[in-house]
Amino acid sequence: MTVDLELSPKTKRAAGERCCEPVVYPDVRREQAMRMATVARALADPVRVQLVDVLRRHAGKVCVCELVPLFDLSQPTVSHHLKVLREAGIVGSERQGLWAYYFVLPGVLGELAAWLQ
Amino acid sequence: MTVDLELSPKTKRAAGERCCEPVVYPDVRREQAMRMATVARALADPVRVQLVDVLRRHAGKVCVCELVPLFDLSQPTVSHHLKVLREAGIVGSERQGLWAYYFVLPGVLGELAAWLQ
DNA sequence: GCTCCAGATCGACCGTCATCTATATACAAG
DNA sequence: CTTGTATATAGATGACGGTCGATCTGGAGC
Repeated sequence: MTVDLELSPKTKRAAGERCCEPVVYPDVRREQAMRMATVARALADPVRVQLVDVLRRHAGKVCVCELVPLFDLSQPTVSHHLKVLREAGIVGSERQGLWAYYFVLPGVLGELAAWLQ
Repeated sequence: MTVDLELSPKTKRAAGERCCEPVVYPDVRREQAMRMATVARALADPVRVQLVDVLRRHAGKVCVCELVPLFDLSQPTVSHHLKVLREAGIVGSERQGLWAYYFVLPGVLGELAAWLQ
């Protein structure tokens, strides 16, 4: 008996068929993709994820002097990670005298979350 | 007149006070932070964000031969990006003859989205 | 003025990553 | 079995990123 098999790829191609529906990709998406990738890159390190986690859980401004001892890292390294998060727009900072306080700016993370859904 | 000013940092420290409430950080969060960072690292490149975007918008399996011409990149480079997404558990793949089809596995992205909220 | 301290920045080191070309693999067609 | 085609892998290379020690900055207290 003859079965209604799918055409083999080469036969498809020979017949001008395609392996799947053509995918259109508007250039408008590129800049959004770059924004999402920038935010994701800022979250691409466990230390920064934990920093964001602490800042969000604390729901207020947290002093750097409290953040540094949470990790087995030097103070410059923690400062570097905070800078990466700040430059990505994920957190903001504020100085009061000698202390510096960091806090989460929910806008950017919200945009990434919205894209993920 | 005497104003009720905040104590200066040094005075606080001398008095045994702290610059902010101490932050407790349970170690349980570390492994979750590493998972989130791993997923974020997989999304830390605009090409991979666009790949996920296309696969999700298409809502089905998409052939690699359709994905490659969307970018100004060599076929091995696109294949590399797809491998990164696959190893992060973000997408799955399936071969049919010469063609390979990729599709989004929503679980991992959902976990990241849930953490972001 | 000088000293001390919290935090940021600098410069260097080293591992990881994105990209390419070249090659391998696996399958289909003749 | 040989040829062609769609992906995957390997190896090389240049760029980027995390980390540190050393240093700079600027505010506080004397």
